[in-house]
Amino acid sequence: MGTRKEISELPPEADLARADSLAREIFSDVANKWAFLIIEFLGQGTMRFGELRDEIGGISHKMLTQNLRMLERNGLVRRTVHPTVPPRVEYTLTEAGEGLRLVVDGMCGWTQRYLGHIEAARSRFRDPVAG
Amino acid sequence: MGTRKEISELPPEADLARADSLAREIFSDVANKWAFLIIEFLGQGTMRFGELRDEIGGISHKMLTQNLRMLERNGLVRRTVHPTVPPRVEYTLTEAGEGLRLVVDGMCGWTQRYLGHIEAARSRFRDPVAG
DNA sequence: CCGTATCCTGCTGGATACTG
DNA sequence: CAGTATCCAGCAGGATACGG
Repeated sequence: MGTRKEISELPPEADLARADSLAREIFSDVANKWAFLIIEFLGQGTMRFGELRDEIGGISHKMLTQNLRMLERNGLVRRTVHPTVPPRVEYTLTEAGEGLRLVVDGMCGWTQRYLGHIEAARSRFRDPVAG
Repeated sequence: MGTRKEISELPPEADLARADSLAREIFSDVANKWAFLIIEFLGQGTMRFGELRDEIGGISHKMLTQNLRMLERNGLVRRTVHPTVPPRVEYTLTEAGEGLRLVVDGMCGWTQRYLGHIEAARSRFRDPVAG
């Protein structure tokens, strides 16, 4: 075997290679902007439906419900209903959800770090001469 | 620069709070499954259009083109055209792209680690009694 | 081989209204 | 307050064709 790395472990994308694999399916489910925003804001702590809606901003009732159900189905978010009037429903990250939160935090950091690069690239793309 | 105080005490999602902020816009652009898959597979090294298409699998010509343009526009991917016949077009991650790759690698690792949790959660969701 | 354009279908996702 | 359902405009995204 080669001299490239000491350990010939599988590359990180190994399980994404087959489009019909479970890993690929989960990846495709979760890697969308609403899911990421929900995970990120829920990272602040347990929140009610309306609170979360307000925190995120710009998300419709329908999209929030739909994505929360998807995240619940995949065990990233736990839903707790308090049988009061009016009802109080709280959402919390599970352990898996907290794990994903670290990834999303990483993406937030990345956005911060490369904001300048990206803006520059955008103007270069609009006007290839000036760059 | 001098002794600037660390601003890292702000929560990671601070810049995502306003739905119309630049950070939020970039975040929303890039956090989608095709972009992530492209970044991840391009992490293996420079690739031609067709190669990348084959590696990813299950992506249409149109989606690949469209997302590659978006990533190029944001400076995550560099496009090199070799003026031969037939043409040879190669795509490479930029520094910013490599930075994002680390995040996506993190997500691949997360998927691996919680695959079992997620499968369990799914069956629990289908049949709340049995678990 | 790669890019762009066009067509067309089905799904996304917003707005609204009603229920408990 | 939260969930679900309905309606429907608009875009996503696949298939195809042609040009460089």
